[in-house]
Amino acid sequence: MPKGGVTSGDVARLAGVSQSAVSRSFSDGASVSPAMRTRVLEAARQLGYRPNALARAMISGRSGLIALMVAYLDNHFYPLVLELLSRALQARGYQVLLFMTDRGRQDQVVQRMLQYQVEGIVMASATLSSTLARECAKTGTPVVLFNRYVPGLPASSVTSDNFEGGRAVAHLLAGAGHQRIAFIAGQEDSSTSRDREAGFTKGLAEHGTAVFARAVGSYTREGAALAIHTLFGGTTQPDAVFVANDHMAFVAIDRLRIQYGLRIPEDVSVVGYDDVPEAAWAGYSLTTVAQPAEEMVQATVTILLDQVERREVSRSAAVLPSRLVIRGSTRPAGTGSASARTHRPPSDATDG
Amino acid sequence: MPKGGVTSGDVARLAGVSQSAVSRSFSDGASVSPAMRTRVLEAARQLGYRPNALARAMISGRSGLIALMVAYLDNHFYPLVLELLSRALQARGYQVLLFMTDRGRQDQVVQRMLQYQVEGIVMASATLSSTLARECAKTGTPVVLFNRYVPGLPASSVTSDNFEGGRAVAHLLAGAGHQRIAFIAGQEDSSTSRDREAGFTKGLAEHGTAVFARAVGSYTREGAALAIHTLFGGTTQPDAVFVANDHMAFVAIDRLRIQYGLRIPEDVSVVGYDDVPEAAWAGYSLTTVAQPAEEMVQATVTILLDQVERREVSRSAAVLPSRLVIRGSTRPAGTGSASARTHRPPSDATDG
DNA sequence: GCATTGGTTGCATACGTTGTCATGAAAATG
DNA sequence: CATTTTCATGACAACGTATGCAACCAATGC
Repeated sequence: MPKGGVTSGDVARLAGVSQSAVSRSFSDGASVSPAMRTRVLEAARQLGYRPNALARAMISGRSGLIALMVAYLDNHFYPLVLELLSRALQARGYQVLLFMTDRGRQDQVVQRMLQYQVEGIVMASATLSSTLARECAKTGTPVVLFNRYVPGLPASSVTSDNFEGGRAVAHLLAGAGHQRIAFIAGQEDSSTSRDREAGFTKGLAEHGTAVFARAVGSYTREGAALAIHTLFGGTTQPDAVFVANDHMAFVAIDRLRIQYGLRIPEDVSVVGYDDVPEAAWAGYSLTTVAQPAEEMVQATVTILLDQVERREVSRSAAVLPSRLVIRGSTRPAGTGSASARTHRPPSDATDG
Repeated sequence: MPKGGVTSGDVARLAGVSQSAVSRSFSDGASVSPAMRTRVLEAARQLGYRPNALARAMISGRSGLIALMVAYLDNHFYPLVLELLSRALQARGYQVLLFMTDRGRQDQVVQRMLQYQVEGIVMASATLSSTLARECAKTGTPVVLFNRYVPGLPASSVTSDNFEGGRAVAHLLAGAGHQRIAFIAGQEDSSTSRDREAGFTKGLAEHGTAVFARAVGSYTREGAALAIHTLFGGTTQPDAVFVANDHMAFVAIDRLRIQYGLRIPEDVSVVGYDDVPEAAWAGYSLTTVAQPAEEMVQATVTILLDQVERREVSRSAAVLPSRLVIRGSTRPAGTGSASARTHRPPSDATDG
């Protein structure tokens, strides 16, 4: 009973063939006779042989490893993407090497990734120093930035149309007759937050209005709570809030209901971004902009593996259409002012 | 400008030393003079050298890879664990190889894991055929079952005390005077669901009562919705439901409120299990049993790496204490019958 | 029947590193 | 000063696989 270390040589000896033959029997396009292959496979089965992927990677230069760099999984959008991406890559014969990164130690993490000879890198991390991307490019490792865009970088990117999404929200809120429309930003240095805000501002301008108030939530729950306090702690409260992602929007709704006793959407409309699964839950019924996660993942895989398999890094930017999902957290269009509405418990809001 | 393929030999040539010296300069406990090391490191920096982890793994027999097998990430408990586990392993110098598994293709997945010479396996998958664990054990790869226990298997396991957790829920509900207490199970073949139910049944028995009705939700949202329909579609509705995890409990609350017009907790108390972050959200304020995720992860890492580093597989089972977290979805003790309570909008329920 | 072709097989080497061994120098001991 | 010990270093052999190359065999074409 060989204790785990059964090699192609062992199989070859048992089958009475050369080690090359064993190797060939396990590679797909190789020149092996059917007889040889079945004979080898039988011997392999008997010994419990499994090709050593590491040795294969070393000689062939193809590790089959894709590094996935993620900052945090609190925001449910990322687990969703992680699952989809992981399944898609597995289906195409690649393995996912997962790296959780803090804000600080990114360079260390990238060093480790490259040590493992990953063939490609997906960065779903919010921040990324440009030197790192350059270092990856230097080693010939393709990089795809997921849900983030950085102009001058030698890396591809996949995003949804954050600008248009923000603009659509502006039209929805302004069209519903809201007078004091506020915005809660995510991380100021993230392209998602900036683009959403830019589109939002543009959309409001098209309605002849502008953002009434603005605060920064940094994509965290704590930040969102603080932002709500900033916006609603004064004398004139907004009557609508566009929050840069769902993750913060849930906090916003909780705070507005509990701390400020406001009804949603009667007193204030709330809009999020991402359309994470919880947005459809009846307790929140959040109007939001859906990011096409499946399509974004598909695009990521296509772009990345194309570069991997052609062995040349290139730069492309995929921008996929986003879609406004209207639920119960926003006042319907043309409903007049908030105070004219009749009372209705917010938890009864139904999902569209 | 070497295009990525810079080896220890290249560094040696530049530094005018042997290749062995380079290798030694990069391993920790090796016998190298400080002068030699700085000289090598400088040459390495100049060339942008990075040791090839795959080659190192092959010769040393230590890949530094830990396989993490997860079934789905819908239930937010798992992303949380994934993040904690991943960070903990990274901190100890290991990399996480992520595998998403369907119900069917588990054997394929395990084959792939072993091909990559992973040093250890964490299975957070709900189901796992016993032959797989045996196969892993045969190769000398330690396996830790996370949040799941399978008696006859050559694998360690880490769980929380599901039995006691279920029992505590029984005491809470029976103690609050509930008359018709129902249970919604998870996957019938999962140890978590079975243990929680066993403890729950025991706890009710200790109060001289028993489960009023029971349905199976299979840990899915769809299953939970069906289960609620089964339990509440008849003439006599339960006045309390213990749901086998939070993920399903949220669905239960939504359905009870919308579809059956019931108030929580006035008309019916709902208890979940896991204490995922959403349970604390004001929209649900779910009473639940907290699984000690950090401690469970810590135990998993300790047990696994101990086996990895001592190079011998063993079997141990860690059972960590769980903790009842009482929020607003359950009626306080000694409140009398449900109909005696005054009306209060459920969304105003505050978090403790 | 002979030359040519096409397909199989084995041999030897390479991938980039670690670990073992021998060697030589320097330091410690009497 | 002679001898032992310690230490740093280089040469070389692995690890398990893929692959170019040459050799071989059978079959085909003329």
